[in-house]
Amino acid sequence: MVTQQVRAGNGADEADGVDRVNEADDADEADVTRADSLAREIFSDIANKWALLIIEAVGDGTLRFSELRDAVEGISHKMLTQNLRMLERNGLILREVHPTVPPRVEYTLTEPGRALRVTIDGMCDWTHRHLGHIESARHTFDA
Amino acid sequence: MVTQQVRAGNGADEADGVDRVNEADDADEADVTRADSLAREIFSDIANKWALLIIEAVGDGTLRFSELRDAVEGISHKMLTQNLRMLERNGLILREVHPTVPPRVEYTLTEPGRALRVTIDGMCDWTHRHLGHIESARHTFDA
DNA sequence: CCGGATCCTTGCCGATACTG
DNA sequence: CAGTATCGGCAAGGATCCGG
Repeated sequence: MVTQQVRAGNGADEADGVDRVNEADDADEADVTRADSLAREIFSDIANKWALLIIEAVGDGTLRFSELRDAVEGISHKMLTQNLRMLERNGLILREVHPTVPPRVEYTLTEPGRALRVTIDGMCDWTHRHLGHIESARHTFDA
Repeated sequence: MVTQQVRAGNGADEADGVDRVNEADDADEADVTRADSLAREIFSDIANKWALLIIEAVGDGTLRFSELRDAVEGISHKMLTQNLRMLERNGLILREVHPTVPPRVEYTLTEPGRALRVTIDGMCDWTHRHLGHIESARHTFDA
């Protein structure tokens, strides 16, 4: 999972990693922890409201900046560009600039982006399926 | 979806005499928009890094507060309690207090919580499957 | 052990103005 | 139309103390 290396019971171990085990293990562990921290980083990027809503908004289509702005609704100009850059950087979204005037910029999900979208759809479905349960849970909790 | 009501084109349509939208429709529309805003609210609650990581951490088990604190790793005391309250309020997590001394508080996923966990697992899988792609995408982007 | 409350720092995010 | 830059308010979030 995205959870960090547990690095089981090295009670007195040290962060400096100077204690020689063997090089192969060290390299493997280094790879593992690096992959984990990367995964965590990506997860932190993506697991935020705006990013998920943007991905959902793009869907199978190809939308312009202003169309996305309307589609997401509630997002500010700044947050939209910010998240679009982030998603582009992570290769989830494709940005196409048409050098016309006025400029026309279109966004489309890449294959990984579409794959992620499927799971996000799952979250949305879940939300709707449990609206009732959640509402009543809230009601009983607020007492 | 969680996207807002589109409320398609109520322009200057309906030239017919009486705009007898009937009462039932009004009520329905009100319900729909209410449900949407509720869905959006829930989505905003849940679509955040800490909440998702906590749900993943609890998994099928029953963990104490301090165990969760260790499991999530990086989360602060405050964020943990805050998110646990939120998840409890939304009925995703069950909080059991054992009136011993020292106190023992255990957290378990409810059925809706476990259902959501499945989709979160999907996100985690996705992350790992695309680590390589993302890393290279980042590399080419940073240029 | 758990969690509420407080203080204080950080950075998120919105608003605005300016370039291509 | 799309994007960057800057500033300022305010809420998120960390550290700490205390109380049950």
